[in-house]
Amino acid sequence: MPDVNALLSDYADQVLSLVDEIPAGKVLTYGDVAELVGQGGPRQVGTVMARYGAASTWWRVVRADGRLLPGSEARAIEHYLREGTPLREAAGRDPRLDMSRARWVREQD
DNA sequence: ATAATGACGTCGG
DNA sequence: TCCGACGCCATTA
Repeated sequence: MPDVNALLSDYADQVLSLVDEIPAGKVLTYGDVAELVGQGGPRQVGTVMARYGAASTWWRVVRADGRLLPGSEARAIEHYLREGTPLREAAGRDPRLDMSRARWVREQD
């Protein structure tokens, strides 16, 4: 297999670059990434992450409702706890991200 | 050319 | 809060 990066489309490349800039402890929604990249939509970003996201800081790209990535909740939580990403924990229910606080806003940060 | 498919998002009920 | 219905949009089938 040749270098994966060499095969990435410009779009995927832009998405991954941006994801790489998200600071620890913060996150961006699929929609945010799409807007910042200025092309495509949330679903397109999702497609890129599904296909090339494994090697990136995938846990920093989340759904707008703060739900954790289905199938990788455990791994995600480990990272969130480790980098201090704000979570909303309710008794008995699976934790969600506290979006209002966890969302990365380029301006202020 | 047409339909189904997603790591999505928003809006009622 | 939980859920279903729709809208969205590039890619696949």
